[in-house]
Amino acid sequence: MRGPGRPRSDQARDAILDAAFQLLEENGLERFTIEGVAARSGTAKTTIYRWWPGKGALAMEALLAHAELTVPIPYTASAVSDLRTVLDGIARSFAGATGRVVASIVLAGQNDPPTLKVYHEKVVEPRRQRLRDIIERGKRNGEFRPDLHVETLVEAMYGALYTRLLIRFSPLDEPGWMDRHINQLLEGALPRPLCGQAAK
Amino acid sequence: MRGPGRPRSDQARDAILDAAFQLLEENGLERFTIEGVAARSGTAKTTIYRWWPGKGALAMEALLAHAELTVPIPYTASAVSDLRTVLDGIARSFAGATGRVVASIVLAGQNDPPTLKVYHEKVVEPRRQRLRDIIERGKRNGEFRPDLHVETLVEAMYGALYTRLLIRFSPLDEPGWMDRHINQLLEGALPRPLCGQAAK
Amino acid sequence: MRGPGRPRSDQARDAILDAAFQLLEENGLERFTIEGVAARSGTAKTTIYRWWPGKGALAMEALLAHAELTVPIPYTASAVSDLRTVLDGIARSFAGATGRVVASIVLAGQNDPPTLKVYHEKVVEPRRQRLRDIIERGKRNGEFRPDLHVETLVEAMYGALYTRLLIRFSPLDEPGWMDRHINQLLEGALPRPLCGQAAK
Amino acid sequence: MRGPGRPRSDQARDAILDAAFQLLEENGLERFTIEGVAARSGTAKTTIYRWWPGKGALAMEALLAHAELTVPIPYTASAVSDLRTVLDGIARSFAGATGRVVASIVLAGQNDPPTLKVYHEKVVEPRRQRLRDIIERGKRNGEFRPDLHVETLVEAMYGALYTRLLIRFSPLDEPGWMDRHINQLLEGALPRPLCGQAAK
DNA sequence: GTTTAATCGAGACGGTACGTCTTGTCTTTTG
DNA sequence: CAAAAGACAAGACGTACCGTCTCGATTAAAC
Repeated sequence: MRGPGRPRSDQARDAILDAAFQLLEENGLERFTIEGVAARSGTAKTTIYRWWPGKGALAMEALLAHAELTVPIPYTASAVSDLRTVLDGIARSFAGATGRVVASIVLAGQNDPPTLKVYHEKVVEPRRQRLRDIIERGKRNGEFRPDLHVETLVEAMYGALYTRLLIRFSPLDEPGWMDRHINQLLEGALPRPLCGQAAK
Repeated sequence: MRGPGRPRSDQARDAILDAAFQLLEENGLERFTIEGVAARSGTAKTTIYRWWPGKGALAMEALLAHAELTVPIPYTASAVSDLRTVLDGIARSFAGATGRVVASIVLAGQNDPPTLKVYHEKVVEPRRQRLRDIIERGKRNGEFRPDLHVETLVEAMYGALYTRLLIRFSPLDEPGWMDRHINQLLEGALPRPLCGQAAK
Repeated sequence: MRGPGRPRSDQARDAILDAAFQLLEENGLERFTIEGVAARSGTAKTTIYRWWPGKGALAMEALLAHAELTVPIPYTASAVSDLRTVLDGIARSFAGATGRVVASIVLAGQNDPPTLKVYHEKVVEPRRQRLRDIIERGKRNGEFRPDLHVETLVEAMYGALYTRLLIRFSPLDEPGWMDRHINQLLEGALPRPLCGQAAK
Repeated sequence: MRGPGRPRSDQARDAILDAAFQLLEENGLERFTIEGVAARSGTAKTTIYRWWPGKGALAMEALLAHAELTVPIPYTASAVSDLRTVLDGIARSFAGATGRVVASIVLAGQNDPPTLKVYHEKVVEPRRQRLRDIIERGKRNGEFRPDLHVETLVEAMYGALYTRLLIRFSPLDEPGWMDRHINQLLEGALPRPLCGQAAK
């Protein structure tokens, strides 16, 4: 049962989100304009403003609708190996068009708290939860030490990804960097005692 | 020796940079406009365009001119302690007005590579170098293991800072977080062998 | 006999015309919108467009439906006196809300010939005819000279009314102006011969 | 001496007024848009809005700048003949493109009092004054009766012109109508006494 | 009674123009 | 020369209406 009135056109909605995502990829959010989206999508500006409060929200939804944000959840005997799989997947997606769009949106969120909030709820939090689950599993099966602070590890892992994406310390597709990063997070920086063993 | 004609007014330059920094603090870079800077500084738009190529560059220079980016370099017997001092200082500055401006600059840099490049050269690289120096010292005096990959540790440490600044996983002024973060980077995540040792 | 189907709702029709007339009075035709009429009347835009081709036609019909265009036709022994009665009545109605609406309609008609045509047929011509009848009577009973050109006199009489309404040479409610105007139309501008006579 | 700053471009001003007048002739004021003027004149909308408060004012000034509103002032021995000359000139100009523009503007003035006020000051009043002068001359040299109410005669004469322009009782170029109109205004409608004479 | 058909409300749609704001350039006077 | 003032072309902003187009619900005549 729907209320009265012409129903919303999914065709228009899709055309808008497609056009928006394309334009985000091409120009970044800086030069992303509602007029541009209207022109490319063949819809009216009114229709866009009817459904989205501004460019931030539209870009956000375009990202969520299109980006391959759903990395498959691995589940093997080794939590460490699963961590690698997940983080590699994210690194690969960040290295491409999606990454540019994510960067635009995250940074736009600096002056648009609601947009950043949505990004948190829809993207960041689910992914963090996935990592948390894997790490907790690793703790339970003895791969990680039992007093490990999960949240901090998650933050350190994602931190490197987002920093490479946004600050561009180094390229996201540098070969082997993610392995090295993970290894060092696991091993730590302190000297190992004599009886110790090395990881990797 | 200068050629003939009216010399560049340092007064105008300062007024512009002051106004720019204020406006960045107040509104973020999204609503930062050259016109606004001209209006508040009491200068003409022309004067701004004569000396800066665009809003990114102006914002960048305003940041460099004002921000307390020069955290004092500590030098004690303990490299670990010096690391804490430096990173705490950065966290504090990121938590305030400077943080908002830095976020703006990074945002601007996404579509303005030269700006991001300047930020790297003038801000990021010097700070990283400082961390590198401290860590190398720690390696030499046995505080860190000898095969530690310095660059990766630097990246992990800054990563958390920038991620809290930009993605806002958690607040930058959460008490104790930086200590916990550093500790875990140092200790790693793997289980410690029975012959055990302490960190912290 | 009507075909099948729901019959037209007179309630909707009346609500539309009422709302239209109110909005014309309040805002003039410049700011008269179909959407406004729909909103105030509580009907759907569709319903309006089903029955009227555009705002001109709707405004026209709203005027015809509401305006007190039916000044009573006087019939006394004196044609001159009857003329005064009729013209005074029109002046009074032009000076009020009806006048504003009439002005709007004439404006709309400039770019909408059919609307102006309807106005002629429904409003202008009947009133002119009434004047013509009175003047012809005056010619027959000797109040006016026998070679008087009736049409020209009618035009001169209405001309002053419409001009005051539209061009606002002077206010329509200036006391005594209509009497003075009629008198001078009757007496003419040429000098009277010595054997003199009176007209008021 | 002018203050600092780039001076107003007369080229832009002229281009705007030219384009505006053309568009008024072509479409009438109803479909007259600022965007259209900007497009045809090759100027920016901003430039138009900088100098004119709205379409009414722009149309007004375009009319004043272009229309041949300056009928030459005749001065012969016969005031009646001069009246004919002036009124014929206005009728001719009203019958052409200028007339359409005048109609648009006058009617637009219904909801834009300032525009109508300017029209009064710049067009209506000077022309009325010219007629007044001629009529006063006619009174002095005995062509008109000494107690003639000048203002009323002026109003009656212009009334017919504007009414034909706006209400379109009859076409403005109907042969002989203006002569007939003038004659009847002069002669009046009352029967002539026996000793009388006929005009024309 | 059930079709059948035209009505009504609601409201989304592609558009046009609005009047404002900002960009980056250009042109002038003043110091 | 540089600085101030400010006009200029360009173009996006977000809003208001336009006239068209589905919808679901109503209402009568025709079957």
